[in-house]
Amino acid sequence: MPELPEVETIRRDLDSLIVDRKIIDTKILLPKILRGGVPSRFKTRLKGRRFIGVGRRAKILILFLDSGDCLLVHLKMSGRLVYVSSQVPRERHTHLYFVLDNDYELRFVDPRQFGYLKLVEGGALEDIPEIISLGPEPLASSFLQSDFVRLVEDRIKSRRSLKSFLIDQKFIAGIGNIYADEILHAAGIHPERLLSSLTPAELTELYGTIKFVLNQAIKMRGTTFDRYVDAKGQPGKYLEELQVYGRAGKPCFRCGTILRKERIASRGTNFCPGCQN
DNA sequence: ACGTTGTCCTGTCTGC
DNA sequence: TGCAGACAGGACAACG
Repeated sequence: MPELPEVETIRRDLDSLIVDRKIIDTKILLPKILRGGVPSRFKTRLKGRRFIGVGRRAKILILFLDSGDCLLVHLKMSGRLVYVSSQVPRERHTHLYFVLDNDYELRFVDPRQFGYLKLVEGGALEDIPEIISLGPEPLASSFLQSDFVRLVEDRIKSRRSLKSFLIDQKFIAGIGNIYADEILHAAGIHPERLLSSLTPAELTELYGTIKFVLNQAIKMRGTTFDRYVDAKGQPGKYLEELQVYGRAGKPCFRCGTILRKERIASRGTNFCPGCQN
């Protein structure tokens, strides 16, 4: 379940690994993972093109090509984008791979088949449906505390829980289930609290905590809880830093209370009934 | 209009 | 031991 920190880790890796590499060929083993557009056009549009940069918006990777086209890659829950030597046998659930000009391949692997690739032919990123509806990037320097406060205050009448708010990409982009739970625990706020109930002090705390937790996770190269790996096939180390996610039934590191897991906003939600109020 | 639920999919875990 | 069923969840459609 790659979220912002995992996708950002892959972005940074790929930016040094595939930029200037030329696509010799594209092998499509499971056509349905291509969103919008037929496989034959996808292949011809990419053949002979070079990667010129790698970007990210929310959990979406953006591979820029020298043709002016770009490739969106969403890993959803179980997707992986790995850069490996062509000599390495392709693992199960490899649905697509690019043959590069240096005897390496960029492979898209996704057991659950929820992820997708989408070729965007020219045009501006802001016009892409997948991107147009996204809220602000929480780590952008332009995302100020006042922006966050306004985001919440605009929905002050909302009956929405904080958990549901944090994982909704149209409010803040890039936070998923793991980091929503970690952020709320770090801020000491109960996931079922309503937006309207937050005090100014709690808003300040939450704003800072969002940035802090995501930045820490990037430093540790993300969380490998299920099978996430970076572009070189290496796991992330933030798993050891997790305070609540996957720890239900164990004592809270902060207050010793036994952690709980409940279904909140249709998601398994881990929290501490002792120190999250 | 808004918030919740169902759907896609496979690997892994639980319980009979 | 074996197998059925539950569960995991990102994002979008459909529903109430």
